[in-house]
Amino acid sequence: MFNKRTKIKELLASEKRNYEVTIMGWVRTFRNNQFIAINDGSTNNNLQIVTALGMLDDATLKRITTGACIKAVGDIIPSLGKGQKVELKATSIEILGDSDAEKFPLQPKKHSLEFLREIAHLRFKTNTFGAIFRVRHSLAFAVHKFFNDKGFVYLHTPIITASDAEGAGEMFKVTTLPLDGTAPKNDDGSINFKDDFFGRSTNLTVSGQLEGELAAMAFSDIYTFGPTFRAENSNTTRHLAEFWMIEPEVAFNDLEDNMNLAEEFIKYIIRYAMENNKEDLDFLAQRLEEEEKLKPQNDRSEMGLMEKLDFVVNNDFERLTYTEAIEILKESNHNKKKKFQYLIEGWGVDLQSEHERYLVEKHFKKPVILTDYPAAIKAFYMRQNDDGKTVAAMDILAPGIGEIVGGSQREERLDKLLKRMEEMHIPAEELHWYLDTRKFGSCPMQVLALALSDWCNL
RNA sequence: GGAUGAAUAGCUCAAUGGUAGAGCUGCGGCUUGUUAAGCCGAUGGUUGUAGGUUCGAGCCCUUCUUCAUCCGCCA
Repeated sequence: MFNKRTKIKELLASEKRNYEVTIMGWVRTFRNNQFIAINDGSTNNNLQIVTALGMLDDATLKRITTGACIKAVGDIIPSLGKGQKVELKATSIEILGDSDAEKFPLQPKKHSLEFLREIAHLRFKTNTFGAIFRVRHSLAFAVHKFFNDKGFVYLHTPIITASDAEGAGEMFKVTTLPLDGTAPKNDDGSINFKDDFFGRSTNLTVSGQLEGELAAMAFSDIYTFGPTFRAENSNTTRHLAEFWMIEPEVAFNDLEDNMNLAEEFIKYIIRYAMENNKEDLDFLAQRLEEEEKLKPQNDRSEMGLMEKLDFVVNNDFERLTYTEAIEILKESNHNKKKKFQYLIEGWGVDLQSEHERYLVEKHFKKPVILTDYPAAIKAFYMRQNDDGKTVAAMDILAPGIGEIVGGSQREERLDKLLKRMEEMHIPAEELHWYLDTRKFGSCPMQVLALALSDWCNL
């Protein structure tokens, strides 16, 4: 019987009228003992079910409460009211699952995100989380579609890994050894992992990019898209212990190709969500706008959600070097009037979010790609430039956030790579498998890394 | 990890050191083409925790906990 169900999304999108459907979903509100707003998660919009007065007995009527799961059968007709095009004139209503109104925490009104976090197990039932996760789904699907259409191979890199030399952050330990102090120890008192599940110390991955490179050296074009874990005690909206990261690796590309791919990719997935989740995005934009209004004037964001998305999709990204950016920042009135919390003194310092946002929002008024960063502030595997002090790295800067994508051309020359690793005190023996790729058919290549969760913050 | 701020009814918030209130939800009733329905009514509290100052503490001081914002780390 369940397979006869019609999804509310299909029903609302259709021009068809005067036909019988079966609807199943959860009650959002019950107005006037007569009008049920029901949602089944297929869309942010509710369907209005109309019950004739006297059609339901008092006992059933009382069970139609916010949160209750119901089945409704009836005819789709043009709505007699003003708020919706169609409504379901019910011929029967069945309660599938009761929801005690005195105990159900969700009320037919707006809740704060703080409160929703406390009832995290129920928050998918809200408009806000419904919209967020439908958008997130679209972005994830668009990622796969984008790369598949370009002939990339989707690679699953290990989640549990013994590789720990990437320096990307603190790691979560994975072990089956007892934690009560009885784990086997070496002579020096350290834990002996020979008896552990994998026979050695293992962690959750902080990045699959080095493994991704191995595959790119065979398939040419690959991407990873999977969970990543960082055990850092970070306390910002941009840092999670668990997030999904997208890392394309492309052989035979240089930094220029890298930038082109990244710009095309970003615009593609945003455009995809804008086309497929307009109602969800409109709802989120409206909710964000309401919250902005509560903030003091100075703290308000200059752009709304849709403006930010248009800003990224409709502008050619400005490309310049780190060195040029430092000059612009140093000479800016913002810097001279000491409005930056961290003033730009000279070449070599890492940029703060405030500097990145100044370049994007104030100076260029378009997304910005910075290239050729000082080697000292970037990772060992990035390709060293001929000037001897910069590397072929690039960061894409977005409005309101700052860095949203980081990428680089890889150092394909074994001697230079080894020298760099030595300077940064990275033991070559732990990365023998990585170094092998530079020995057997090395080639120019590039990589990007970006986190899906960041996009959900936009 | 650092700085700042916050914690009062189920939710969102008020309350000069002097009797803890409102709106909404939920509950009872009325109404019935409503749009977070409307009208009436009764409920609802050890003011995050543990101490201290005071005749008297939601308010002042100290401890702890949790959360938020910014910074750091990073994606």
